[in-house]
Amino acid sequence: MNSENLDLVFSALSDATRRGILANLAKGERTVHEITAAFDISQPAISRHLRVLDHAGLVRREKRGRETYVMASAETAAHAADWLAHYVNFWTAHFERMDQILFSNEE
Amino acid sequence: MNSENLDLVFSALSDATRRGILANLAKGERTVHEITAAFDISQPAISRHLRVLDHAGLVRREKRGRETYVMASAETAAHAADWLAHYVNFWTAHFERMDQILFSNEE
DNA sequence: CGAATCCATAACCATGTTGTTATGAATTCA
DNA sequence: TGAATTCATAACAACATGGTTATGGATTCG
Repeated sequence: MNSENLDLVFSALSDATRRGILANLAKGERTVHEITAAFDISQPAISRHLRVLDHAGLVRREKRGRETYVMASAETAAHAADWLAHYVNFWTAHFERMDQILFSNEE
Repeated sequence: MNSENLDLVFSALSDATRRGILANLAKGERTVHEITAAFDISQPAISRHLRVLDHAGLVRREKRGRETYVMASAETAAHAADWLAHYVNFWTAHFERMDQILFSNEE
């Protein structure tokens, strides 16, 4: 996952409505109509949130008839989670080393 | 970690410069001056990026004399990583269930 | 076919973000 | 003390974001 993708993914995740949409998709695919009904904003606003999530690779959209089904796409989120976990591990390891250095009894 | 915190954390992570700063801090604390030298933008721009990271809880700043030392704060990032991992697991588990349903031989 | 439904896009407005330069407070150095 | 260094903040410009309403294409229903 390159830097531009991380921009898109984290930016997409930085909005509570979009995280709410992703939470809605945890139980399975939903139509745009169903998603719109679950929030207090207009359908065009939902459509744009979905475009942002789609562009970030966090959801896929499939048009079937006049309905568009939206489903979570776990892989991209997994990459972002890996990126974050990598740094968390790095920092934690560093602090543990610092703890060893600062508080070691074996000096 | 509440929704507002997640807004701040993911928003902070959505900028390549800020992720670069965090990468710089993986090896230990840095002064604002050192961080500024590592990027091609002005010192005030760096200061504001640091404020965003600080506000999100991703770094801490300590003033010592006339220098401000910046260090990564792993805990907040860990919470965000957990949040993400939770959904990744949820989606993946769902898809695995779907796979079982769709491709099971035990019907 | 005509009406209704589903959804995307355009146009617009208010607000937020990210860069810049200018400036000044606090600290250190000579 | 005077000069230099470090850093934060203010003010501004350019652009991005997120909401709205209006609209129209595609599909389905009667």
